[in-house]
Amino acid sequence: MLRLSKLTDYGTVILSYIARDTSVLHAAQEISVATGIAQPTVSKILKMLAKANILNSTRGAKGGYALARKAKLINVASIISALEGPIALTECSLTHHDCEQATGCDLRGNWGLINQAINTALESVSLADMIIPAVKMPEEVKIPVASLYR
Amino acid sequence: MLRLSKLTDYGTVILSYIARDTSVLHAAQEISVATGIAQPTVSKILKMLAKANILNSTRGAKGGYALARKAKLINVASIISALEGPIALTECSLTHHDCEQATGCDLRGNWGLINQAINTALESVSLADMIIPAVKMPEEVKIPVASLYR
DNA sequence: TTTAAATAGTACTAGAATGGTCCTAAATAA
DNA sequence: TTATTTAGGACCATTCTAGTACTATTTAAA
Repeated sequence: MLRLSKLTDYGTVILSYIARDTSVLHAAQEISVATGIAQPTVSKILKMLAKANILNSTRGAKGGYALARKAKLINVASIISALEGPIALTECSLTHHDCEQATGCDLRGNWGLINQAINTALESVSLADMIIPAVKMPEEVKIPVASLYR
Repeated sequence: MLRLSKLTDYGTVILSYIARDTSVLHAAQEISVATGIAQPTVSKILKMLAKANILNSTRGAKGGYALARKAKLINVASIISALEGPIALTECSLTHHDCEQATGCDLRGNWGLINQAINTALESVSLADMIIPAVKMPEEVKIPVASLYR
């Protein structure tokens, strides 16, 4: 189904919540209440995002999380790879070694190009774009991949 | 990880094998030998592709499978959705009903657009494109996150 | 007519991945 | 010192995936 995990989905919800008020730190507890996502799950996601330097964390009482940089500089690709690892469609485009089938491996390069196109698409959408109530997307997102082959 | 299932990966290998010689029917057994994919698995994938009208099947002795149309008219998006269902990144972009979080649902529209962009990308690559031996990277394509190929 | 070669369809199982929870340690404000 | 809050794992239940097996049906050819 080419799907994102639920965690990533939650991640964008959480990030967009944080992005809405950048003047204060947001604690996991608070975010849980605001978003309706269970607290342990919220914590888990926040930790992952902090580890990926998308969020900055502050420990201790009155601690919490804040965006590590402006929402405009956080792109969807980085959010996805923070929460589910590298963005790649096929196993093989991750690990090039031991592709037993010659037939198959001709294709790998082309999967690679498709991966890149998708990656580029995801990189060109920022958290700031996500917050904007659903409207038009930046033009660059629509990439005619076939042109890559000519 | 935004990954495709192995079946889809196999699927492209199988389809590309079939596409290389369209003058004869190809039986599951033969394809299994040629590709090194276990025969029951090959059968399973062939059935799915036939059901999705990507392949035509012929029963009985000397039967087998053939492309339902020219390789150029079979796009990657249709292969993926044949083997793993509709292409959609988030659960919610498939089934819009009951999104409890208002916060979240602002985002849905934007995910939808991203989905569309990716879908467009996948639709613009045909099986014929996949067969072309991996072209070198065009200049315009910026190498994405290094982690992609770690 | 019989037999062998194929696909169709479905059911099943083992293993992996995912989602979610919980616990202990460390940091910090009051 | 205490309460609050993140850090980092460990853990489990459930779902999903990959792969296999079995039976029925179709068809070419002997």
